[in-house]
Amino acid sequence: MPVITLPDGSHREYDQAVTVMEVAQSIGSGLAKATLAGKLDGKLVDASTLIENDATLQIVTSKDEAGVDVIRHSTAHLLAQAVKELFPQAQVTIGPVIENGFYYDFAYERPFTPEDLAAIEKKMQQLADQDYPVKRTVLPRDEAVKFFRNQGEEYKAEIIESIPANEDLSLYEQGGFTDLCRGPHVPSTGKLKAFKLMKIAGAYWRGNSDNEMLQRIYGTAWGDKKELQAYLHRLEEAEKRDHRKLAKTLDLFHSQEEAPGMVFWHDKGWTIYQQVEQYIRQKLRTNGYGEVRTPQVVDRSLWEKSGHWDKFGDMIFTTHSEHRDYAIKPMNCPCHVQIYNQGIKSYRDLPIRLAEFGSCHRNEPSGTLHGLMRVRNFVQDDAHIFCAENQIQDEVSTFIDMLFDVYKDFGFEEVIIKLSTRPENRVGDDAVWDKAESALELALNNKGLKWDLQPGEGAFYGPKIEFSLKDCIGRVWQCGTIQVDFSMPGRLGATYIAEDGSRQVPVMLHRAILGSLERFIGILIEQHAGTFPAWLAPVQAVLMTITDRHAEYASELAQNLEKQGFRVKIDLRNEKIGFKIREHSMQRVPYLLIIGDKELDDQTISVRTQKGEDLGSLSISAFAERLTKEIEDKK
RNA sequence: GCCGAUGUAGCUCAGUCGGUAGAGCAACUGAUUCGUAAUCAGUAGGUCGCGGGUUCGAAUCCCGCCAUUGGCUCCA
Repeated sequence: MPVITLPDGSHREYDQAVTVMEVAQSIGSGLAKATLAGKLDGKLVDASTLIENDATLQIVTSKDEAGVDVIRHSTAHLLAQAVKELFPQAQVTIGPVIENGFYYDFAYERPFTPEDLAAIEKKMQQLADQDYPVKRTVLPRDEAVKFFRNQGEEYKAEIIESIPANEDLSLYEQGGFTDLCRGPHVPSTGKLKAFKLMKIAGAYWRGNSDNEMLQRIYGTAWGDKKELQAYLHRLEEAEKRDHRKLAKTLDLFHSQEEAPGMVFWHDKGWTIYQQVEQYIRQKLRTNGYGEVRTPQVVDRSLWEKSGHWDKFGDMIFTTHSEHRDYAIKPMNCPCHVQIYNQGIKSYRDLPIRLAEFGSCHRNEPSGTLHGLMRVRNFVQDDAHIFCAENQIQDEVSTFIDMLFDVYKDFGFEEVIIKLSTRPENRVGDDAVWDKAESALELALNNKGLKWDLQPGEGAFYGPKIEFSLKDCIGRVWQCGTIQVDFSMPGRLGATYIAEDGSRQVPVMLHRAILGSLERFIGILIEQHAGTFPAWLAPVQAVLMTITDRHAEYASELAQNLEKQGFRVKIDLRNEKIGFKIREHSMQRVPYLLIIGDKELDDQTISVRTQKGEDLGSLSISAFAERLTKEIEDKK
């Protein structure tokens, strides 16, 4: 006689064991129709699950996030079923839910084509229309292995074999197609109404590049068609913000075949770059950093000593001269140790913070290049802090404050934080790693920050915290980082004299806030959709005349504003004012200053904002005041 | 690096069955001197990513390479 407690606190008593679906039916037929699964004592289960004891139950529909996930998971199965019907030789592997959708990996003799994709989607639609019931069965592990092996599904069998032998496994069957799955799934395929296959891609079996490549199909699925349409629309809108597209229309930068992965910055793009660089330079100066500059071409022996040659040799650009091999520097840190090593250092000198906007080259694999986000030549707001072990905690903590301060100025609220701990291939004692990892963890926790652990993802010389931002279509890019390094200072002979007169090796903290300036600016472009706030805008105001006789006055005003340090342009062309406004609006200039007879008479300017707001007539000094404040506020 | 897609005028793109290249915007020239998101008319612009091959003939078909791009792997 189970008593079921519903989310509103009400109780329902049943004479005998009931399924989730039967509970839904007893509440109402509309709810029953919408039922996808249930949350039984907090655990997500199938609608067919039998409830024998008292429990709390929430009926899960497409209105719940969990319900949409069930839909996505079931749609992945529907995809697998469709592929098996159209391509019986294909083998199924895994098909998880991801953000906004799902994917499924298949092993097949040839890659799927876009035409295949359309056919598969059509087949999925047919299978959904058939409204096949989805039935769950349970098998012991070894029988499940046998079951899939008999069907020729070697990959599935391999997955199951890695599960402990004593465990039972659940299988789901729909219209003659059976897949291994933890579930839960929708009650029948007719519940899958709004899905679309998005793209095909290669993906390594079990995520290992030594393994064969599988065919991955990505799809999206939603509770109803409206939500699907809304999602597709969001995607379209997001793609308009793509920094590579905006770079063309706004004339910011370009790249070309002769220099893959390198950026040709145009005047307007470089102006933004310089604003960012000068801003962060000022921040570094006021936070106890000294700025340095080190060579770009350095003998390979330094990189051998630092350990980079061994680990990253194939990604280092090289050059040679007079029988010596040189590396085009891939990073600044070994050079900073050389500066540290000049002269003898006392514990009283620590911490020493050295910053550099050094141009670094890394020969990244061609397949990884991506606009400004992943390039072969970049500049970081890089700095290295040489300190004693007992100073790590403070330095990390201060750094995190500074980082959030900077991100706030740039308008970033959503920061993804990850702590990466010791990898398999590493240098240094475990005791030292323990200390370093807990120092980072403590710094994060003391600030009450939310973070994820990435076990084994640390650098070979120490653990690190990564701070990531998202691009316009939700891809995550690492920007800031702080890494503890117990290895390099020792390898490169850095020491200091401690209080007791002994020679000690300092700890080195590698840190960056923006990370690669190229990447950061890429994200900035997308964040603002190309419409930069005045402090970053390449051109802050354009003065435009109604007709020829206003040219002289406009030129005077332009000079006036330029002298005050504003970035202004002047448009004296013989064009209609509407034409000029349209052009400069599309170039996202924050302020359009219109000058005609009225303004000439009153010695004013008419001010129009990028958004189209009319601020009326202002004196030039009133406008300058307004712009100055806006720049200061970074709004 | 691996799997797929793409590469045509400055930009966005069309180009059927292999028959010798097209639009809109931009540019240029002329007219227009105009008040808040496109004035009108005309002109010019291309080794169809690069290199081979098939063919009487290739933007189009085949092969190789380069770059871009969506993923995967990698990311000091």
